[in-house]
Amino acid sequence: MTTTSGPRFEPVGSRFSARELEEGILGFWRERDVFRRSVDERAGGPVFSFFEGPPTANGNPGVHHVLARVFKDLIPRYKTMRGYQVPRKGGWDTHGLPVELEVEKQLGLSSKREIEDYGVAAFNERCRASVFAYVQEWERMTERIGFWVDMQDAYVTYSNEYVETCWWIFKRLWEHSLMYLGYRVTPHCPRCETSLSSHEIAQGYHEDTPDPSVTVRFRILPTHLHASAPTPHLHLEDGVPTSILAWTTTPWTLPGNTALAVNPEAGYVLLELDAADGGRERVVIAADRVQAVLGDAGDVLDAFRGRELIDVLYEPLFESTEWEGVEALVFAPDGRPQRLKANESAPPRRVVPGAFVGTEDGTGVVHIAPAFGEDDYQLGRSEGLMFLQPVSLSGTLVGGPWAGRFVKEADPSITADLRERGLLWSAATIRHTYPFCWRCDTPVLYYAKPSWYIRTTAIRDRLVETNQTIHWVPEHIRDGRFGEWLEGNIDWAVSRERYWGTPLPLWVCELCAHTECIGSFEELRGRARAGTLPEPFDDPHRPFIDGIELDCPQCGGTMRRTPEVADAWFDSGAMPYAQWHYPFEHREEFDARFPADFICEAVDQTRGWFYTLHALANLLHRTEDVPEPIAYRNVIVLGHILDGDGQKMSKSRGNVVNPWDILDDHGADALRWYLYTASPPGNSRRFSSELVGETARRTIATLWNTYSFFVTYANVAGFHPGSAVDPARPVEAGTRTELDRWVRSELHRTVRAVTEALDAYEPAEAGRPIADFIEQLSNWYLRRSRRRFSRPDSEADRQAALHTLYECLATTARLLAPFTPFLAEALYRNLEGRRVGAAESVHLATWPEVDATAIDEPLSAEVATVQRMVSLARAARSKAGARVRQPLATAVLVPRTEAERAALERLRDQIEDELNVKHVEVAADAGERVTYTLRPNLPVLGPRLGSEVGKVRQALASADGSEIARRMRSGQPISVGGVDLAASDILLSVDAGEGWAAAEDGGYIAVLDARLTPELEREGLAREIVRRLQDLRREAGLELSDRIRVTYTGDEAITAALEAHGDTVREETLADTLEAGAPASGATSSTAEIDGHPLTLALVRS
RNA sequence: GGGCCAUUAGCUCAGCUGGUUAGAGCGCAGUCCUGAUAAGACUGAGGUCCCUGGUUCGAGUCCAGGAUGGCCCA
Repeated sequence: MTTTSGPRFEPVGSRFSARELEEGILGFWRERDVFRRSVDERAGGPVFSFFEGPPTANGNPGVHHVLARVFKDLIPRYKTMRGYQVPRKGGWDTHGLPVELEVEKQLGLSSKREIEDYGVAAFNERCRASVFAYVQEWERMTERIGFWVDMQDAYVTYSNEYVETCWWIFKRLWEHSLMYLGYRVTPHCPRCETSLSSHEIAQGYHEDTPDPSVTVRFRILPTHLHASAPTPHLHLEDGVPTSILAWTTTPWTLPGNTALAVNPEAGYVLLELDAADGGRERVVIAADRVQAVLGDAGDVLDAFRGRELIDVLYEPLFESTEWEGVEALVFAPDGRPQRLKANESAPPRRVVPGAFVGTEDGTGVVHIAPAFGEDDYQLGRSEGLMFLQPVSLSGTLVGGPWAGRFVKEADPSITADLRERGLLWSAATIRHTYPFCWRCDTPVLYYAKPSWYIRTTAIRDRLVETNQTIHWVPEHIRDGRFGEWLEGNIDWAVSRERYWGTPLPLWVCELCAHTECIGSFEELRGRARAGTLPEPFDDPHRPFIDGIELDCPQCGGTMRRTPEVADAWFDSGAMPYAQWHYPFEHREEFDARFPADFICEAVDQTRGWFYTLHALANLLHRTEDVPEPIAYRNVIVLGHILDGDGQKMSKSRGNVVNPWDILDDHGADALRWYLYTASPPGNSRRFSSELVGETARRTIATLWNTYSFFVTYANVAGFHPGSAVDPARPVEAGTRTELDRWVRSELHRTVRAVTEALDAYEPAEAGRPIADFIEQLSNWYLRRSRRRFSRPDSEADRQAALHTLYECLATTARLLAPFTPFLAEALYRNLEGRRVGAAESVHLATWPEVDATAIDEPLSAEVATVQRMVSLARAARSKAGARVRQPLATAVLVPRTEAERAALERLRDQIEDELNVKHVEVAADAGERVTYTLRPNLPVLGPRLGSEVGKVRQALASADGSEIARRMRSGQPISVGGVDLAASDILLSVDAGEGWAAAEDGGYIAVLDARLTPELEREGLAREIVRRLQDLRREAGLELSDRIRVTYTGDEAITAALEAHGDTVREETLADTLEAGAPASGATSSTAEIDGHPLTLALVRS
């Protein structure tokens, strides 16, 4: 035995205070600079590259941020332990509309005009400050949850260097014709006065939005006035007013109407019916829509194809004088609407063909306003229509009687006006899904305007193809949500008519429209017209950049910067390059870390960061600027967090969980463990403080108890991990027990499973084996081994047990390090940290190696069988009403296979001890004590017999179980239902017979002999006395190792029990004497009755 | 309207390529254990595996259709 002076391990209370422990560990990490060292000390190892998807610190971090950050933390910690160097450069997303909105709110501004009156320079200054308003909260949270990321050296998307790299990217794209100016219809937020990208619009759909549903009469001009295509179908000669009916949900677009579209192949009809004024009127409508729109009213005068309506002219809904202020434009060949030439007149409103026109809803006629809507615009272009834009960028009507009114608010007035003038057919309200601005919740208008595009469609096939090389977790995202998004790729509208963002480095000549893209500050200096470059030029943002002019090399005119800034998603997608100011600086870092080995964000980034990263990498690979067409190799996609009732968390619902509450109640480890193990990362997860607490109690508290137990006895035994004779083999092979070998097998199976799961980026699958192991360690190994720690048969045995438990705990600590870094650190430092040459922190230590020689699969399976049988036998005991302290004579165990029988035989000692029975009999059948039921072994017989299985099943059910069981045992042939069967084709199950306590499950059976002999009773009594003495020891406040003297008074049964088992009682209770008699003075005593036998016990310390 | 995901015990979730009688934790009820003790063990109640068809000897699992919820897109 090793001599010792005081405890070698820091004593550990059985109570566990997460908060105290974690705050202590945080202090240690800070003091010893552990995070930085965990990166620096791996220098020279292979780099594992992690990209941080930058958050914006203009609000408090919430639970969903915690979710992302703990998952981001897990893999890098693991890879570090595997020997990789994992630099974790932080980052902040600082540009964009959300930031501007926050500032607008602070300043009480509500339009672009007010921002410009306030001053763009001052406004942007406020934005710059606002993005770090909550940075301390973020840092505090990040540290508290143990997310290791370098926030000192974080990239900031507004920095000059970051902006310059973005410019470089734009220039490379421009040079390869991957950027262009389009004039197209984009979703436009009238409040923010900017376009929204498709990934932004995606986030703002509202279900059940009420909108007007109006059907309008468009009065046809008399056919004889038709210049090109007089159609015989429209009988206007008799002067009956005739209209085409068209349907819309956006009355405010009607002033912009310049055409009606019909499907040329669909059938239309002309009907005559009574008019409201008492006369007659005629209407044109798709044949399929007659019933829905008119019901049975009207007589069909004629039917024809849509194509026969083409070029029919109709009156404008509104006279042009009512809409003065709106200029009629026409489409130029390049697709841009332009002014009429002096001698030109505007194209008349007419019917045009539109293949997209359906007859499932409305009237089968679509009102066309090229200023709004993608189809409308394209049709305007291809048909050479007039273009009217009666709506301003801020969403108010221009000209006309409702000038200045917001379009949605003007809808009722427009409808009322049409009704008054007899042009309204019907008006109602419908509910449908409509997009709203994801930030300010203003209804989005589809609006034709110039926009800069990145031609992602040019690389669509490559986007799809290279996506296949990315490892997605969960896998279905790859070909599902993300893959389909890529398949449907459209060009990226990247410009925003805003202020706080990366300015587009594009200069356009105001005379000849020649356009140049500037790729660096240096280049700009060289090209800037004298006197227009601010000195010093130290901020590339608006408004400073806006005044810089260039000389046009084509015509000598003045080139001015296009006023837009970049979509902030462009910034985040540029992060792999811009975080390094690549290619201007840090080429080595870039080369070493591109592409990322790992990124992790929530599923809402599918069309956000995941996309922009992928798109830009692919584009820059196309321009031969980067070596690989992907920006990340592995990605974990996280589901959303729901509240405890499965509802989405939102401020308006008031069900947002404050992460600090959970951290204070349960600690960071508990929170992390819950998030990792509750469900696979991609699932949306229910979340509440109670759920976190439950999960934590189960695993963390169990481990802590085990750890506390170990430390207590290791200190008593003077154990230290290097105490054996041969340090390389801490325990002689022969002194390890079966139980030791079993738990080591389980341990290393666990190491193997956890390693495999983490290598596959599956944290939930990695966590479960750890939890299972902790359960087995505590409730089987430790429980079965307690005696070896407290009162060992030999010192060698105690050392073997201590070494084994030590290895289990130390290894578990390492396995847990990426998951619960605080708890793991506490265990590691106390268990391993003080060994010579040990790393100071578990996070500087290495990942456990699988000891393949420790894994004994047969043994693991055998013990599983034992556990199953023991559980069954306990159930039988419970049925018999025999408590566990009462020894019983016999248990009969009947497993299902020969191998299992052998295992039970071999481990019989353990079972006898566990069950507290004198003799365990392992049997192939339970003889007369049971009756048999037979079932076919389906996995074997199914493939062989096919549909014959049913017959065999029936025959077995009615066969003589005992007889067949006998034949099976003796190996005789068996024929059932005309089929020859081997013993392995049949499964036996058994039911308890008379006089025995039995339990059965899945064909396994345990039978107990519950009859007591006087001897068994005496032994049971002795064990009761032991237990009461132990209680008394504790009551007396004795230490574990204190010795005692005991006196007792009791009846004959008590005396007899103590005479027979006195030695055992003394041993168990560390009693030097055990004598009948009255309590000594000062003794601690108790009087009780055991099974009707009165007993007084008293003890004093020796 | 389309896509992806989910739906298994009161709650949170497992359930591999189809195979015997569908599991765990928590909660509930009860019993036991006792120097790991503010722990622990066992038992019980609790399931139309969302529904309807189909394939198959056999479906929680595969196929089709549908329902509900979440997310995404039009």
